[in-house]
Amino acid sequence: MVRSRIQIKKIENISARQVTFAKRRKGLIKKAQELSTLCDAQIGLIVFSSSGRLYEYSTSSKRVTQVIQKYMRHTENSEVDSSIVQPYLDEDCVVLRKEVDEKNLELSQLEGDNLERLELDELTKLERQIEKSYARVRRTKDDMLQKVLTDLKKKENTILQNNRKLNQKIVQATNGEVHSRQQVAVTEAINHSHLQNIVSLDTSLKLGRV
Amino acid sequence: MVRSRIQIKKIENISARQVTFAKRRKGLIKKAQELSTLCDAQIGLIVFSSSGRLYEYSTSSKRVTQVIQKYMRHTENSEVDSSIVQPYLDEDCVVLRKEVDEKNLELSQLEGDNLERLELDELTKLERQIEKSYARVRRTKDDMLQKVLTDLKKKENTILQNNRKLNQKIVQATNGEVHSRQQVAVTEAINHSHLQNIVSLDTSLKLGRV
DNA sequence: CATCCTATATTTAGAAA
DNA sequence: ATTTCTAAATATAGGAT
Repeated sequence: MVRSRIQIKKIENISARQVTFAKRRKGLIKKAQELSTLCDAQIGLIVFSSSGRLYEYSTSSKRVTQVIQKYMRHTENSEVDSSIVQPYLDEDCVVLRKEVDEKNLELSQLEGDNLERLELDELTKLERQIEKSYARVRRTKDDMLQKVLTDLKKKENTILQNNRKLNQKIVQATNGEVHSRQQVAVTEAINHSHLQNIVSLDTSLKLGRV
Repeated sequence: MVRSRIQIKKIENISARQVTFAKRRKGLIKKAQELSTLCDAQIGLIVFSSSGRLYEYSTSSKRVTQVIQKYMRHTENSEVDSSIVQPYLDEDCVVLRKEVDEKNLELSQLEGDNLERLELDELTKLERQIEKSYARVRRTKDDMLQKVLTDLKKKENTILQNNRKLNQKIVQATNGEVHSRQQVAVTEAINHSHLQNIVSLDTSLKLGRV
């Protein structure tokens, strides 16, 4: 809540209660809608105001009734006898089938098919959308590449530093001996092969145009 | 919503969807409780997760059932007769549901969303596909424009020819009279106004970038 | 009643544990 | 699966209209 925190108990002032009821009822239904959309949930919501007025929200196209039916099925019929096949009245399947069809059309149009029946302005809209998609995909790819490269460079640095330290240790360990020069050479060789690996990893990313 | 604004559409990432579902379901129920307490409302809330799990909240001490009964009395609707209750055949829809899910994911990726989990080569493939789609849409649009323009030109020619013929007839009819020159001028004026129409028709197409 | 405003309270996405 | 954390997005109380 807001300018002052309120406690959750019955609002005694009637008009204030009505205002809050209207606002929060709206908010509640919005939240229900969002939840159902985001998470593909089926929701039935029934609200009676203190004066007895009814407000309802439901995912199912028709009425809360559908959700209620499902609820009944769920609770009363905890043991479902699936051998009793009754006519399939649930419109879920029909809706789903239609949905699949719609998605398919949409998909094919985004892929540049079935454009025949589109009007010019629809085509233009589609064109814009594809431009946006393209930008997003490119953006994502660029980000990903950037990250990979940064990581690799970091890794390279770390390894190079390690090598330097190792090198120093070797120099110290073989303190003043003639072999020290040979050791350094070996270390450099290792560094070199590491860099080769980085390069090959880089090219294995199979980049498109960047 | 938060660190990034989200759009209200199905969350494709399953685990993210589950987390969001749990959080928002909790939030929704809390809001329902608050509303009922603050405003003395009777509330029944039924939520089925996409996997079919049931969650409910009700003001009435026992079950949503009480609110449902009140709801039915209110709507005078005996639709919820448990004798009509159908067996739980959601399994029939499972395939369709899955299909819709897949289509949705594909769609959203073609629209440049949900790219997070894609590998680089998948992104590149997507990029190529979008390029192809774009080319097709552009091609279709160009063809359409071309056709419209060609048709218009053809029409223009036809009309011009007609006008010429009419003009000749007039010249013949008024054979040798002084008025003939005036008639020609009138005809030319008609031609001119026709060309104006073509131009205005052309610009009314509301072209995007071509 | 509904809707606007806006300072503050609450919710929540994303990441991590 | 839940829970914690936190910055940022939303919701909303109180007031005005």
